Amino acid sequence: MARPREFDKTVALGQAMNVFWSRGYEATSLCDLLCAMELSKSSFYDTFGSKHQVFLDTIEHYKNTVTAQVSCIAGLDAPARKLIEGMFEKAASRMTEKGGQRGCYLNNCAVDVSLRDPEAAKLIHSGIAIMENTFLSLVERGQREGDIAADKNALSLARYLTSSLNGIMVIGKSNPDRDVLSDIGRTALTVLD
Amino acid sequence: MARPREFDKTVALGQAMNVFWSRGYEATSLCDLLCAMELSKSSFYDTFGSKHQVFLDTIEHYKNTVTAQVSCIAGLDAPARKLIEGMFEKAASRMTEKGGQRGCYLNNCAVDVSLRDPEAAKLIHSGIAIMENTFLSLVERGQREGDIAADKNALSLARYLTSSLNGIMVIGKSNPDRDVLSDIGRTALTVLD
DNA sequence: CATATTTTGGACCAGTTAGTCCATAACATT
DNA sequence: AATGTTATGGACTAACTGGTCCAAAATATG
Repeated sequence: MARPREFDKTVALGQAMNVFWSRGYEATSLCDLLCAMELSKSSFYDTFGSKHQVFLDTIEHYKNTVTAQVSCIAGLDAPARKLIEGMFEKAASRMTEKGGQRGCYLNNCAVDVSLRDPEAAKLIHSGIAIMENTFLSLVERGQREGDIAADKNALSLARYLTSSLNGIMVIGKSNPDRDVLSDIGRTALTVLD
Repeated sequence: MARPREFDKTVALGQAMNVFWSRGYEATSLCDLLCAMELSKSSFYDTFGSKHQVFLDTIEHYKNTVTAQVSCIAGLDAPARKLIEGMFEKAASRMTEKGGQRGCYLNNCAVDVSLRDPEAAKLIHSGIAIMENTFLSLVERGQREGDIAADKNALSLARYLTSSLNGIMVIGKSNPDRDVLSDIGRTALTVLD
């Protein structure tokens, strides 16, 4: 019956990502995916090949959407330090919203899968690298703007910020307390002084 | 045949923990567990009840062994700050050892399961609290010893350190590079200055 | 040696897993 | 309206899931 509605592969991938994001790879059944993607089993295998392939595709999809979106922040017209602070504050508050406790997709995938799935691990790593680069350009700008200690190594700070943000989201998983999380964030950012 | 060797429930739990630690909850099959625990299916269900119960038991087991062991560090006769630095350095180096890339069990479980398993989430949270308390007493001692900024809130620092350590281990999952990880650790600890 | 206890292997269960395949049905094009 | 394309539902695998059960075997105790 030739696709009843116009079919958007990207949208379907987004739905698949959401399921993996909430449940993890192993805990997600094919059935869960088909429901979320509003796809028949036949079309699923026809279009995407396999569960594992879809999984890899969702990581790529994440890089193309969420991560890319985050890296846009670096271009915004505001003091870099303020942007960084905003990112940490937003992470803390999102962890306490209804659907937000899922944390960071790359983070989850890294923990869930990277030991057993080198192919995925590679994609995850490259996603995290984008994050790191975003922080790097923000740090360098912040140093030029005078809001971030200029004597500190920018790359070290960028890596540190990436790690810190992940840490906050892990803690938020078992303790989604906004005050605690944003306190951690504020403490973390004193490194920039 | 009445237990061929003396049977140690604690040892078996440790083996189960190792499997869950490496593979995660869903990806671990009953078969994996039976192999690791060197137990027959019948004995397994007789002694432990269910896969899920064993899982909960392993989290408790982790608290009684690893976490408890870590909290012993707080009592060692060395400057508190040095002990903290040692913990971060050790975490970084362990992530790059052969079997060490598993990271922190509580961390993994939190990401893997805490959204779908409130019972586990509670145990995980209490385990992380032990970690936090260890850091708290170390920070307070460090402040008394003059190695940690005394004007900063000790609880905030303790939470921050817990979060940071977790962050490092998440990063290590997809990028087990010792230099990078220990650089992040060193950067993180400048907060204590 | 006999008895009571305990652990075991293996048969068995019902449900689920990811994945294949094809005849049918729905659409788009001519 | 006829044709060609394309997606679909559903039947079908074969393997595996966690879990139950029991008769047999091995031990410990008497």
